[in-house]
Amino acid sequence: MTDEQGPEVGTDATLATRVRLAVVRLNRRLRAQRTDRTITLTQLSAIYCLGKCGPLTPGELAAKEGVQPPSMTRVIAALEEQGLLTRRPHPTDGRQAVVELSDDGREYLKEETTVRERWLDSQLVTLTDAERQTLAAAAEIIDRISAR
Amino acid sequence: MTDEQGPEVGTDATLATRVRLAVVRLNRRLRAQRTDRTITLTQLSAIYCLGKCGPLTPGELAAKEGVQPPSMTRVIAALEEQGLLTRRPHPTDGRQAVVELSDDGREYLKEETTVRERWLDSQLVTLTDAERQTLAAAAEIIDRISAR
DNA sequence: TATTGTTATACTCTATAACTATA
DNA sequence: TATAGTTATAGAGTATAACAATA
Repeated sequence: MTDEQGPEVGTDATLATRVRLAVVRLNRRLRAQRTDRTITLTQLSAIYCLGKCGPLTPGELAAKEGVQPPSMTRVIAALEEQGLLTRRPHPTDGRQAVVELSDDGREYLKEETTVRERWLDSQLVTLTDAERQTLAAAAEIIDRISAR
Repeated sequence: MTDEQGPEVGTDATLATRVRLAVVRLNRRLRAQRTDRTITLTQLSAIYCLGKCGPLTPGELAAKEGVQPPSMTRVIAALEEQGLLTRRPHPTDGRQAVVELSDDGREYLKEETTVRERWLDSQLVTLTDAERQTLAAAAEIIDRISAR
């Protein structure tokens, strides 16, 4: 055997395979960039969602992020403990709650200059304009797919 | 506050932010597709790497996948237990080992029609040719960035 | 009885630190 | 003493199942 199957498996890979491998690997790199010890990548994603959508119930936030409610419970608890979001009772339904970014949370969202962001930024500046446009378009397509 | 900060935070996001959010979300969806109870996404990535590169030492495989050696130790152990790869002594260095895909592993790589792959495939067929080309180009760019 | 959210629990993925064996 | 790999341990991320409170 040695390497008789050669490298062609990689280059022949379907689009689905190539996209999957790329996403898994970049996700890994992004998570490894965690030098900001307080906010995790998942929490950051929820912050962006709240910043984009405004106040939401935990269930709505879980649905938008594509995770199960218990997973979101933990994210919300961590962000609340760090004072980045507030929780208040739902006006008409005692079972639900409403969470939204606090002033600190909005401040965090604005600054956003985490080390993680800087690493990816530093990679992106080495690309051509056309490559950056490709990534922007791909991000939009991926979001569309992921939301389904 | 309500939603005075509105949705513009999302649309104004930098390219780094948009790419990061897209990658995090698609990664989440892909992991959730795990109905094949035996092979995880990480293991699949290693299988592709071995298929593409041929026999490697554990250290080389870890480096190519961008993970630390202890992480790869576990992936290799899981794949070996499932008979998808074999391990043999390094010909000249008793400290090292050489792992490569078994016949079953190469078979798995060829078939590759996991449910996970099918889900992403089913999403991709709804896109236009131009969109698929964008994703293919983006996957190449992302791999280049992630490898650095 | 159905829905929302939380708690309990478990598994994947990954890391760092400490250890073993070989060079 | 340096290197390759494994073991031990821990934390992030996520899920399902069971539960409590409210509708």
